[in-house]
Amino acid sequence: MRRGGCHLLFPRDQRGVLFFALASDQRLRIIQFLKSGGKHTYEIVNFLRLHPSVISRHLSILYDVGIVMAKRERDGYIWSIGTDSVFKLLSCADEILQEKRKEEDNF
Amino acid sequence: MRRGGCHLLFPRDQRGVLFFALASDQRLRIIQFLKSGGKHTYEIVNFLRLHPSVISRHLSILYDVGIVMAKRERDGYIWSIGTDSVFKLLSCADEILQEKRKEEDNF
DNA sequence: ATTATTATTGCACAATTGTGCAAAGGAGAA
DNA sequence: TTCTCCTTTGCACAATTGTGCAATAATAAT
Repeated sequence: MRRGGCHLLFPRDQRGVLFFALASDQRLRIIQFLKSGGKHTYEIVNFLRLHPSVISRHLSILYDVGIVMAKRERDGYIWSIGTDSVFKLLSCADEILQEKRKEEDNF
Repeated sequence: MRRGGCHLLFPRDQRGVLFFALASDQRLRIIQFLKSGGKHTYEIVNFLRLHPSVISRHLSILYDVGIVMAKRERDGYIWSIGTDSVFKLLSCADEILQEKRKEEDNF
């Protein structure tokens, strides 16, 4: 499972890499999809309808920062959310957006 | 304070925009800089040593998603962190990265 | 070892983003 | 209003990123 490839050519702060991983609609959709439990690679491919190589790179980016984890199965990998902190982070994100909207309503 | 310009040409999920705003070393440095309290625009310019127009765009991106807020002063704006949820979000990010490292040490 | 299946990488191209200069656009003071 | 200051936008260019195809690598089973 030789993960950790050289996707990011641009050197970045570690936090920057994490947020970069989250700054993609496709990758956010993968995360959303995994919320309901572990999924096979081919399920993700079918869900996003992108080339397997593209899915591979997206998952690799998410894996490298710990957002998702992988478990070997007979015929491929099962992907799931790496840690509950991911859910906490998403909640914080929603909080920020919500407060922003609330503030805008005051004007 | 006509904020809310069209920086992002690429349509994105609202969360995606938030994470995109954070997926930049320069913008993360601004956030770090603002942790110690509100700062004048020119202070940020001096800190990052980028063209004022570039700073303006970075701040605008952070402002649009509620990460920073602005207050008018005699000679410009004072910028500060929009909500404490930003700090919580950064903590969650660090947690994820930390757990990832811990897991890697086990192999 | 060979085979079948799945995952990853090299490459190329399109699209998006970051940056700086110059010009235009506000906000407040005189 | 006019002036001066700071901020923002238009434009152009360099750099980074997303995507898909084809080829290679890896894994498990035969």
